[in-house]
Amino acid sequence: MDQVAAAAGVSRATVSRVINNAASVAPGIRDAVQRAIASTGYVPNVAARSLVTRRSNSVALVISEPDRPDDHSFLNRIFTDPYFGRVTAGATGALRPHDVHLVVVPTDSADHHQVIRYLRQGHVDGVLLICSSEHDPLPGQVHALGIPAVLSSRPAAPLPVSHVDLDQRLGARLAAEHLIARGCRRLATISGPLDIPAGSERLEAFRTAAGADAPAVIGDFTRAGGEAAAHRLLDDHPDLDGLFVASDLMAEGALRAVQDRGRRVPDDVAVVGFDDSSPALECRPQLTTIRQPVEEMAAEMAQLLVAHIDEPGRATRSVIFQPTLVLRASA
Amino acid sequence: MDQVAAAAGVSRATVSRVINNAASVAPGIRDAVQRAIASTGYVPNVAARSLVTRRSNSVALVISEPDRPDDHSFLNRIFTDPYFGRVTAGATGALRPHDVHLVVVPTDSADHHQVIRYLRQGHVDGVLLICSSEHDPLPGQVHALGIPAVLSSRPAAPLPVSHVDLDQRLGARLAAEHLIARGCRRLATISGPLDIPAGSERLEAFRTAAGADAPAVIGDFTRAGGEAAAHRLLDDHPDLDGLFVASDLMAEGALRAVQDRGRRVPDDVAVVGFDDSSPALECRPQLTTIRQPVEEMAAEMAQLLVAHIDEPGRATRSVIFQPTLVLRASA
DNA sequence: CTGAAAGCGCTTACAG
DNA sequence: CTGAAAGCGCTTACAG
Repeated sequence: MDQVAAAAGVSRATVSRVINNAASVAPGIRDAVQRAIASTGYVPNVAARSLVTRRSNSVALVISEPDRPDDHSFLNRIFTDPYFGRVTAGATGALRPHDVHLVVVPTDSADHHQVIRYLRQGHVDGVLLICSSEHDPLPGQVHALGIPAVLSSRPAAPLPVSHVDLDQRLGARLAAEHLIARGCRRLATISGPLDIPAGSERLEAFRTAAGADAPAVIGDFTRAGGEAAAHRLLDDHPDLDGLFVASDLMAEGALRAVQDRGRRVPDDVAVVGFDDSSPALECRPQLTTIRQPVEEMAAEMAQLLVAHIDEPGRATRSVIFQPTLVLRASA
Repeated sequence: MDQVAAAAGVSRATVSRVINNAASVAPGIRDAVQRAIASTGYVPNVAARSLVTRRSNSVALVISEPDRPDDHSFLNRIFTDPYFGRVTAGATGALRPHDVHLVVVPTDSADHHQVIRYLRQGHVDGVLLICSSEHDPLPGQVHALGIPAVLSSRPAAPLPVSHVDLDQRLGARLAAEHLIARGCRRLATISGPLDIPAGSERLEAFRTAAGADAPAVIGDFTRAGGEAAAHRLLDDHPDLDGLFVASDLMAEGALRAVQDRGRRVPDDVAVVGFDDSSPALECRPQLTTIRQPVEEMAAEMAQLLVAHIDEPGRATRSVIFQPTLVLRASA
């Protein structure tokens, strides 16, 4: 930096001002400094800057799961799950124009303190938080830290934190109504884990529309889990003719189970998925599903986070997206 | 930090020493400082530390593609591709014990300079570099920067940079020999892009084993690309009975194409994939494939990078993994 | 084994 | 509009 200052014949303060394009620099001086920067190839040191600005220009995407039996497979599942992939893509894209980078931090309850430590060290200016359980204490802990955060769903305990969510109930209702409208009479569902809204609310709303006694098996949002759940359902209810599965990944497994039992989709059993992520197109038949604009939702989270970082006192906000029914071949 | 020093009745220097557990601190003092740290809940500021140590304790995973027609779909593809997911998982897992974090940086040739700038700013201590073209100038540029780097395949131009790679030729040979051994007589292949070893070498080695005139279509490592390529191949060579596809993702598409034409797998056409990633298990029939230990390879890259960061002059090294044939139902 | 002091490379009131 | 100076919060020779 001193080199640049010397080359341009100004002080370091002035160099700093043109780099951060502060309002008040004489055009002539500004040009001289810019030339000096170009010729020296100077790039400001980010640690020194962070030290005084208290900004890192990075945010964390924390993906928190309650327990993690095995480190290896946990990481594999997270980074291979199309849902998290879409979240990462959406957030990365929205952050790029702000020149802020994303650090993905997978965690489970056993190392929450690691994450807290990471955040307290000032590595990042804020955090996008995705929890797979309502009882996860992390949102509360992060909020207590006073670091800007945006959640991917409504917090269980009321917390003054912005969040982005999907109208889960509407999604499930759309699915149920479609199955009913196409003539299905014995509906059942494979839900997600019940300790998150994406599990409990989709199940409740489905039963509200399909009948309170509609059979349900709780899945785990994995393909294998969906397959097993479908077999269980078909064992107990061999005559079911309409199935709502709370994620496309599980629906892919369920489709397989139905077909392996020699039942045709959609003629014998109609299947509706949820998400509209890549597995929906990979299945045969392709999945009729409830579309969730995951990338846009993640982008919105990122935008909200940036806003909270830029304006600390900013009012908290909740943004709810509406799902839509996407008709394909499975129902 | 001053609080901690005051509470423990020592100087900041001593506090710093116990935090970085420098050898020489009297046990009694050490304990007192640790108690003081615990009671104050002190966490060192990472920017201040980086400024003096010149270490960020982060590394970048740069995924470079030659061109990117559309930002949105590029990010989506990257973060949704099982191969990159496995790389991320492997690297994250290996880095965690070293307490270093991973920043994923997707890029194309249009914003190489952004990446260079990012690296020069000192955001990270080193970079894991994955290029999808041999002609990508990024490895050379990164090396010129003098920042530690590890590549995911042998650099085209000889470059004194460590890299991890797979014995691509062996993999293709394994595939060809298996198809021949099971009785296939009219072999063909769907290769990857020819400007990377994973494309060109697999193709060459396949033809060495299967016959120099074995039909080949060049794919793009996407599912849709594999499907289209298989149709093309079957149009031109309706009698082929053995197909080697250079990635599982493409193989999944190819399987579909073969089956959509009413040909049975493996009876009419045997199909061998490459990677042994999740799509191999999702296909019906499940894929016989060439296993590539992607997570381990990424972990090795991470370990090499850490070693280079810790020991700047360290000799460069290339680590080659051996692929293996995994027998399942498709061939 | 420990402390006083310098210094890492920036930004930003404060004067002028 | 610009500069001199202080300061961000650490670490690390250098003495002792």
